[in-house]
Amino acid sequence: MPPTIKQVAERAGVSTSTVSHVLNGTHFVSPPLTERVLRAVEELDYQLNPVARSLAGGRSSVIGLMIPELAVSYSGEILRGIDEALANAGYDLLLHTTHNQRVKERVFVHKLAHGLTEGLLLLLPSDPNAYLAPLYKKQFPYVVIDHQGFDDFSPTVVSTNWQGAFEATRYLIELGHRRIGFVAGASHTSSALERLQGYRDALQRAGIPFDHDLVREGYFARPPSYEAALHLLDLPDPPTAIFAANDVSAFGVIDAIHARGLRFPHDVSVIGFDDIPEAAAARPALTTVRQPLAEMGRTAVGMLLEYIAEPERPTRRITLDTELIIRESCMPPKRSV
Amino acid sequence: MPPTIKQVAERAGVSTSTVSHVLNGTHFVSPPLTERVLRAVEELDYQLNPVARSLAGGRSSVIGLMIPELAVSYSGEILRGIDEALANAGYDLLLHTTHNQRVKERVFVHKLAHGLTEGLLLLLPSDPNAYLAPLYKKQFPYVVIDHQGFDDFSPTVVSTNWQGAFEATRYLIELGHRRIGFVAGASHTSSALERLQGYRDALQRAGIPFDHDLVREGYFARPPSYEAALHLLDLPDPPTAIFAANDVSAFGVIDAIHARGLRFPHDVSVIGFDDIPEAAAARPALTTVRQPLAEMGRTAVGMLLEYIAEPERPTRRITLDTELIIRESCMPPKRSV
DNA sequence: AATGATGATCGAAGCGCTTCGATCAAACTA
DNA sequence: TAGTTTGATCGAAGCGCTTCGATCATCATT
Repeated sequence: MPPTIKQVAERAGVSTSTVSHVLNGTHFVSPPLTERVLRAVEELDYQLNPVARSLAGGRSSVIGLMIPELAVSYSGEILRGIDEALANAGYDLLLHTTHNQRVKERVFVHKLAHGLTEGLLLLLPSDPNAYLAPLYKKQFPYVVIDHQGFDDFSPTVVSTNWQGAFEATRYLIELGHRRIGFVAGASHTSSALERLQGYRDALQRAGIPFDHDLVREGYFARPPSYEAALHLLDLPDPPTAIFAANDVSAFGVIDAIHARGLRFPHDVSVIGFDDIPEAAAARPALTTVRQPLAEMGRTAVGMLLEYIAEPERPTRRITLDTELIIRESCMPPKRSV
Repeated sequence: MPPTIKQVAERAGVSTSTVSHVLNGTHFVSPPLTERVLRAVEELDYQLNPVARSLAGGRSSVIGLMIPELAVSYSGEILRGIDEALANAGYDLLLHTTHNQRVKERVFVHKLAHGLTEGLLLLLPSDPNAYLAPLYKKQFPYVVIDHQGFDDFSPTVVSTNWQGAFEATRYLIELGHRRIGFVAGASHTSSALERLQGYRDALQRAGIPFDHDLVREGYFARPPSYEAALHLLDLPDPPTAIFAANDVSAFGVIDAIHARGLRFPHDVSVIGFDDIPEAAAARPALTTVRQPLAEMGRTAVGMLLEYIAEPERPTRRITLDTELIIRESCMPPKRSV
């Protein structure tokens, strides 16, 4: 059995409260006693029990992260940023994957908000209205990553989705494309909506009429995006370029291009969104809009730590810039219009 | 404030111990009382506090995972398998990344083994002797993933590294290669050693003398593997194929091939190990030895759960099969010998 | 009918810690 | 010198739960 605070106290000849105070810096303790306590801690190789600590109302040094799915590079990159920042701050990470099941969100938040964790990070929550307001009211620290627009009190970190989509589309237009398909994301997320809007606005700005037939939902996933792209490619007047709402979708689109016996990128250009590691690894490498994923994770941790230190701090919302990364998957259309 | 067991007890008109018993099934409680307790739980939307539960000696429903680094797909894949299996079993995951710093391992294990977690999963521990024996002695449940050979009591799950390397090398030989380079992994891991041995044994079996110059360490990472491959390629009698100890190294090797102005895979074939997602996404797609990474994670969780249920259970060591995945990165040598 | 056995329920202790109020000695004031 | 303030240290309560032993009906036994 590991040593307890009581044993440390005995060995140092002081009370447990004194030990607690020196360990937490909660109260001034005279140098000689401090010294004795520290020595006892050293000798016993004592470590505070985080569970007891947390029950008694102290810091647990763990923060909770709720994530929809681990299987995607997108989450992985954000997770990396979070992990890095948390490690620097001496926190551990309690990870909960909802596997895209809404029900699990409530349970998780409920369970952790008054238990082990000092704060919560919510990545792409799909049903936030169900539980965020109470958290906020209790001043329980939390930060939402990559979702916005469902309330106006939650601290969030997001990226410039509209801007990124606008620039991607404009780039395609500048290459000479006029028929540009769009494989949209899951429409219950604000990022999907914003990207669609960026696409439409860029079209409009260039005087290209919006064609409803050129937009299909791909739900941010490869198989449905493959299907969506097939549909687009089979149109009487098919697109010469396709903008996919994220990189994973872009790969589905590329699959479809190959499946139709077309040459990529010569016959159809493709542009993605996110810049996950696979985008750079693919050949031809994928042109895409980079979201600073790891940076978003780091930023969210920074904010969360601020809220933990000072729960009544006013809500902040941080927006990070996206960036067009030009690689090899886009060319001018073969037969320029 | 969320409801406590006491409030549930009051509302149901029973003692807290009765509530605890019905919630945990630790003791028979008559149907009418059970019914009342359950209704009170329902009405209050009560959830057991995992912290208090764990302090008092009950289940915390969290297991700890120690992982060297999150930045690599290899870890990500294993993590996926773990996460999936854990979710099915109703456990949460406390993640701790050591960022390859040995010191952190001891601290983490020390901290978690007698606190919050019911069991530990250790991925690629680098300094296990320092803390595993005490854990074992205390019958604290843990499972080591992808490392072996440092003791003979720890439960482990590994894959057939030797076999995979042997087959990869044999495949290259069958294609006609005789000069086969090897970019080795970090030599303090048993998997690196086993793969090297598989390579040597396949060579020997084919009657090809082992050439020390054809082996360079790449430490499982891209930049050093790039350097290693450069060195190999600059040899007076350079290899016509290079076997990299993992996929990340293989990408470093490919970088080097391009850097030397050679055509890939026409001039130099490359084969990797692991089959991370990027291997399939790359073009030409990477031929590699698949380790069932997610499956290893799942298996480890399964074992851990068994140990949690029955700590005195004898040590098991599970070995999962690797598999050669032939894709596009290997061809017969240009000038067959 | 009285005693013993059986078994559901309860009360209380305790898990390891934090924290509030009490204590007691030293230092200061008049 | 007596009275007051100051501040370091301690004791004890309590966080929400589990679990052990005690209790008190109920039922079987003779």
